Amino acid sequence: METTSIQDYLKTIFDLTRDGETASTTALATRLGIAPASVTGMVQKLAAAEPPLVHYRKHQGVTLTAGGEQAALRVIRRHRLLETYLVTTLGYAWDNVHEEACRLEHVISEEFEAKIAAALGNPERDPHGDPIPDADLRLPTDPSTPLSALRPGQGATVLMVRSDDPAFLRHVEEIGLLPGVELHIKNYSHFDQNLEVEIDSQPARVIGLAISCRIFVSVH
Amino acid sequence: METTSIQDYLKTIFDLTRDGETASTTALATRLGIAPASVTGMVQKLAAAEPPLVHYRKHQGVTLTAGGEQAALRVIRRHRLLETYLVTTLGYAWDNVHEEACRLEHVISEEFEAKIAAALGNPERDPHGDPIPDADLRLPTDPSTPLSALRPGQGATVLMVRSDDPAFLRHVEEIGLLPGVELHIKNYSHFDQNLEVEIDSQPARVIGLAISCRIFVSVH
DNA sequence: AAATAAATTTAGGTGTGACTAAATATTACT
DNA sequence: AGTAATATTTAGTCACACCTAAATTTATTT
Repeated sequence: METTSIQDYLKTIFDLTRDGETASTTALATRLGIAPASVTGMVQKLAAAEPPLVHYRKHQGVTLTAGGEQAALRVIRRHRLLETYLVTTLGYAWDNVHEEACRLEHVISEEFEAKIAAALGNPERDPHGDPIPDADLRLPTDPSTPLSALRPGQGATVLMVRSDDPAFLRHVEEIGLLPGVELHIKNYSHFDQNLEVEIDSQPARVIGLAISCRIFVSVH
Repeated sequence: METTSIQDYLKTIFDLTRDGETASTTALATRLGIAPASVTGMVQKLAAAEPPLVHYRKHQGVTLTAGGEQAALRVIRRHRLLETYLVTTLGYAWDNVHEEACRLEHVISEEFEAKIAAALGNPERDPHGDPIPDADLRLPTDPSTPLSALRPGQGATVLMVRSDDPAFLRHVEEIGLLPGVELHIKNYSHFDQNLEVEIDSQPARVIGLAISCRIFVSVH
């Protein structure tokens, strides 16, 4: 049975292995807010499941099997559709939808998923700009660059903001770095890795690495 | 902590004690699809909770405390708002919403509850005609009569259909006994307890007790 | 290369909410 | 009233998903 807990593991493993690396026990434990020993136990269970949901060798971290990835993508699709629905249709604030979506994603039916997808016109991105897997769980690979990689003279469009923290999201909103917004890099200090960024033709602002590494853009 | 399981017990006890009786272990076990021994265990836990959620004396069944009733009404409000939302806004069929609402009712936030209530204009009844507790959890007491209690010559308006079974609900819909519909009793056979009912000025139909005891009406 | 530090796993334990089987209390029947 | 039937409870187990503490493996220093 694919429990809420299992779905949370799969979703997190998907996220941690996006870069091609394996997901370590500690990284999973931190992200899930669970003791490392508990993660080992669950990971062994996922690897022993029939069909197996993860590849696992002791001390080597885990990756998703094809089946595990499908299951993860299903949950991710639901999560992102829910976030979109909450903002677009129910009038939630964008900084506030993550928690609600995290609870709903485990209980909605296939019908519910289809109904909200249709109501939204099969959106391709959620309010934070994350791509939404389509009904066949295909996830568009988009060539996005972290804002932190840009240098003076470059222009770009904000694609997504990678954070679930309401306070962080509110701050980003206040700065105006929302998906779709145009920006230009005015200056860069390689000592403190601050960027001076002109956002939406407003006066330039200084953006620290803690923010710029969580904003993904498409370079012009 | 008020778990999903506890909320299901409270909701069911509320339902079984609506007539002023106590809820028996067996009745709860049947309704919840759980072994009677398991019900005893849970009921003792609910009675020992601080504050207690049920009144319980061995072999005497249970009733809700004031606290238990509040908790039950909160879940019932969410359930009925959800059913209404699924039908009205997402286009679900009315026979199909119970199961989905049963899963969602345990995970939605206060904000979600408020948002859908507002979107629906604070409805007073769900698609089956059940009254929805208001935001302060007050449940209007409506003087409804089972259709089975009517006799020839009486006219009435359908108030609600008490069933969660999709097949039953589809049948009731086909007959046309939906909330709001007008009916007149043409005949009664007290051997088989069948009623001949003219529904919405259509040719009269024979309705058995299995159906008529689940339809509640307001008599003219 | 050995010693230390960090990450991971094993071992053993907990609470929740179910289960079955057996014991006991209540109710119904003759 | 006494017995049989039914309802309820007790006793003992189980799976799940977590925990802590201790042992082990891997990685990093010196």
